[in-house]
Amino acid sequence: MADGSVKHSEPRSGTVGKALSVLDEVAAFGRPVRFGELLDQSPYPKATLYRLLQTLTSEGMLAYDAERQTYSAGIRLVRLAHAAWAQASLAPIARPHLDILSAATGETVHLAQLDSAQVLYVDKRNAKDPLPMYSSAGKVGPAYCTGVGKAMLAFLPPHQQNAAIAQQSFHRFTEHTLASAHDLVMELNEIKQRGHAFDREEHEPGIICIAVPVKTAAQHVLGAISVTSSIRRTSISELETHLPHISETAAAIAAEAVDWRFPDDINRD
Amino acid sequence: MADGSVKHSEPRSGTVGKALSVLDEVAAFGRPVRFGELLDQSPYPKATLYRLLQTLTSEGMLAYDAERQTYSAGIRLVRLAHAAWAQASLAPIARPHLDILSAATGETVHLAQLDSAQVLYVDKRNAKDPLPMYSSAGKVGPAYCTGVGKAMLAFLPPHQQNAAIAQQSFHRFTEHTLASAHDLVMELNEIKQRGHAFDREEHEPGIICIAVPVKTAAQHVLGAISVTSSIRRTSISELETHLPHISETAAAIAAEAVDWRFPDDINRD
DNA sequence: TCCATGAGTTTCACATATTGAAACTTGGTT
DNA sequence: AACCAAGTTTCAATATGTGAAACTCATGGA
Repeated sequence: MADGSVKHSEPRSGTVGKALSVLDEVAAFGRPVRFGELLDQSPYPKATLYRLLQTLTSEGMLAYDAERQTYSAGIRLVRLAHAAWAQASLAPIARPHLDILSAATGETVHLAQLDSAQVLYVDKRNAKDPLPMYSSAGKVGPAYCTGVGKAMLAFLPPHQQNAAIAQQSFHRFTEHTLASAHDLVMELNEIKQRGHAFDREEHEPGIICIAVPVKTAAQHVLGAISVTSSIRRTSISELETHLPHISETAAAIAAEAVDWRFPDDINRD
Repeated sequence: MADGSVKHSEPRSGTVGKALSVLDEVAAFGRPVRFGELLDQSPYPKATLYRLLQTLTSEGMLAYDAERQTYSAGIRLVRLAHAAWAQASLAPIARPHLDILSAATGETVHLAQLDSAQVLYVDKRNAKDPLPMYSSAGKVGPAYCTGVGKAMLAFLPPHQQNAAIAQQSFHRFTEHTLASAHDLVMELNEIKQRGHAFDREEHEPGIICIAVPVKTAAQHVLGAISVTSSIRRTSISELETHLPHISETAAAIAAEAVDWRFPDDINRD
């Protein structure tokens, strides 16, 4: 994972913030992890980290295996996971639409949402003939150099957009990466005009995509969807032929999301 | 939802515990919820609840809709959800096995894990001809009067078993509910001998099931699976004919879980 | 118009939970 | 037996959190 996105968690103020950052670290390991490993990553002193882990464990957010002395995600987090999934993720709503889009295009399809100023992939459909690539459901990626990321940033209200841009880290992944706030802003303006975004090998060499925001009638950005492929198989202009279908899909997802989650948002301005 | 399981969250000591309990409450609503609604449920004074919500919101665990003044699960929780799901849930491992069992029996199949002293349904397959019933993936239910619950409790090491029994609330859902710790202990002993548990309309009238624990060679209880039906369609003894298949399924899930998550647990004692 | 109401937010003196350096325990190694 | 690393506990200092009450602001009667 060539990472140009997030620094390793800095200390936070409140106790709650610290505890949550520890939770993140444990979750990020993706496997049972020892105290020492966490300590290395952690900005907190030994005793503090220790107590935070104890608290989280006794709260059921982490599970501690006494024999191995390892911490991992706890069952309470699984319970929250269901609720979060049903409430805050577009994935359950989008699923059937993505299936259709995926079948129609035969390419990889992504559904993403903004998490802080990063992109969280909440669902993915593989191409008929899958390509090796970084993204997968549950992973986060950079916003400034992915199709879905730029599609969402472009349609954010100015204040939020600025805040999000300020948090980007502008690592140059490829020679095409837009590696400065200035370049990004230019690009976002174009995207806003055009209505859709491209990724021209900005994150991974050879990988290109076309992306469209999922937004409500009131212009709230809920997420973005993209159709992704490889330059070895297709081109930007060819991907663009899918645009009507992608836009329809985004509109359908937005409409359903509004119906379910904001029943009277329909004509809000 | 006839609830005989959990009292509405009592105040906790640490700040972290309080914050997490608030998170639970918001998640439990399953929809955007107003401050006032939470305040009614909450054991915390207005100002405290308010600050906890602010903290959680600024941490991204909750999302606040300023126009509606509502809180809901945040995107950061979705990210954790993925990690938790992959790490702590048996569902991804069990999925193909449950598919097979479900197809073979034609009945409703549940996969559950223990969350505190309650049962968390982490996956479910509906019968060919689905029955209306309480459970569904992501929901919690009582342990003392469900097949999966009793199957897990029965095979817990004594200390944990006692702790879990002490936390049961013994609401009498039906005339068959085992509504005391004493009755439950007797039943658990039988189950431990027999190797599998039944639910004889103890939770919902007309609903019966047979359940088997998912446990490692080292006797760690990871979860339980059950095959559920209705007295109008079948009987306990008929359900019991599925036992070999259910046990095989449980064993297969346990074996895979051990391989993936505790690579050297295999012969631990 | 004006006051009453209630939801949501802020304040501030007080109480407490959190902090982290350092001491201690534990279990494995030489 | 002595050592070492990893994990756990202690304790006084203090940053954090607490919650009653005061405040703000929108709403809707009178």
